[in-house]
Amino acid sequence: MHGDETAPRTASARLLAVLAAFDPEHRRLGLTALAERADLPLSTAHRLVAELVAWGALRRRADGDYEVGRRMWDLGLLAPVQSDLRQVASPFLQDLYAATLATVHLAVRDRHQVLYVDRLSGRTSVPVVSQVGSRLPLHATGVGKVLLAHAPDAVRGEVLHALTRVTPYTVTQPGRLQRELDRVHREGFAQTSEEMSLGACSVAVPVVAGTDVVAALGVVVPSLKRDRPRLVAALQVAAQGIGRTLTLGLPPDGRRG
Amino acid sequence: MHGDETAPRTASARLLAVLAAFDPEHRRLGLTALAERADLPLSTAHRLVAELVAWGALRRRADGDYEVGRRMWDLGLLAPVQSDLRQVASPFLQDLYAATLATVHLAVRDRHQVLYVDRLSGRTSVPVVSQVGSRLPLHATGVGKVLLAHAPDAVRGEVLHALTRVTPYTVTQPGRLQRELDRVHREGFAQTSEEMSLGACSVAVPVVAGTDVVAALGVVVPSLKRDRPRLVAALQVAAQGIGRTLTLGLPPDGRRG
DNA sequence: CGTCGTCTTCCACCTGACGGAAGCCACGGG
DNA sequence: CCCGTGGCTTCCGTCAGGTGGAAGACGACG
Repeated sequence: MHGDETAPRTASARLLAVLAAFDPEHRRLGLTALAERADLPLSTAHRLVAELVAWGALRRRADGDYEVGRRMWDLGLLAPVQSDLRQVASPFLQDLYAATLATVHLAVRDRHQVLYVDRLSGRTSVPVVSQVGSRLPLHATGVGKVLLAHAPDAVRGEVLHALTRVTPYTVTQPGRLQRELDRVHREGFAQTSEEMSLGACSVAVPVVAGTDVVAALGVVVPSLKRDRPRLVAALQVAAQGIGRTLTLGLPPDGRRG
Repeated sequence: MHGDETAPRTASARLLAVLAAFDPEHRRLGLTALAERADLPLSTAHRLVAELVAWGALRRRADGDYEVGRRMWDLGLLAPVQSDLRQVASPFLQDLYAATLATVHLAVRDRHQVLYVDRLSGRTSVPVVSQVGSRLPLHATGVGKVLLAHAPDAVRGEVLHALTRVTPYTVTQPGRLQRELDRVHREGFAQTSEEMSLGACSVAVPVVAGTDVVAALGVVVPSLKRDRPRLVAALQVAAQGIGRTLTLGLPPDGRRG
């Protein structure tokens, strides 16, 4: 805590620091930038990077920069980030897209954020910020509100006390949001109107497997004017299909007594 | 090759060996199995795994097994495995799916195999083996044939001399396949009939950006009987859309003189 | 209560990682 | 043309920290 924080880092930690230097804002890095971000001497970074490249975790571009390699992609796909969920849901998302032609989202809660697990969008859909793998605040998106409504009290409490404003329409008053969440429970769906990005509205419903809300399913449209009932209906059909498939297909797993 | 292969492995190599122990057939591993697969003493594996877990690369399940963690997923998504391509293509794939209701594939060539980069399939589609991230032989799939037809001569030569049989209908005679590939060039599309899996036929077209074939786009259907012309037409529309978008949108990149 | 299989912890040895420094290369300005 | 600059690569002596055998804990089974 005093002055220089010498780095008693282990070899593995250094290697991981190199990997950690890559993030959505830094998909390509030169050796120097990489070393800087990983807080390593150039020569060390150089050697580590060489090993990672040899292994396939990183790739060297023609221009000399490094980027995450294909092997990481392979490994990433193994991560059970709801891989059952994704696999089961995929066909239902397709159908939902075909029925609505809206941007379709499948998301789960990751701590205090929404994590987008899958997304479909056609050429005619509203442009949206979300990307697969991206995280957004729980209180400003449709799927987020659904997940928040069904989150443990502790999480909900913490989130309610830190409502950031994203657009002029973002709900930032805890009381008002709480009432909205109650409504989500009563009516079975959540909606937003330009609370995350202007010109985009959304509706979302929970995906229930057994008795747990395991995900949220939502669509984004330019306006909710007249379509809401139809969208909600389509969403609920899809969500039920996913939930049912999950419940039937996957007993030997998350179960804990 | 003689007796014991002592492992002069570096620390990083050991860490990577642990990661490499995970593959699609081994998504969950106990410590012992993991150590075995990574060829490491238990205690070493134990320590490395602990570091990886701390970092988020692995996750410990309730039952004690390890699996790839969410952080790897995040990292994997950064891999530019055709991320431009995937992003650009996604809406076109949606439309193609909506138009055909068939399983839709987007694939690139990875050395001597097809690598599936994206896939859509509805509930009504034929079941297929491919998964996003999986690799299949070039000569037994529609997208594979397209990519093979446009591969460098060296690659094509090597592949033609090692045609494995997958089903009774797989083309395994180099001459015959070569003629098929010529036809792909002439007619602009490739097809298969139960050459990869019984009950599944496919049509595929190249995705051309500038003058290069950067990917292949294909659909899988139960039978080609009457639909082929329609499917080919739909595929070509989508492929052209993708190609055009890629060509327009991404000059400051792959360009090499 | 012993046995077996699996996981966890410990620690003395010694390997192989570390990183400063020097070399290399391409570029650009004087 | 020559030198300065910035970014990358290579080298090698030192010694931090990784290694792995062994012993201990845990839990399941009979």
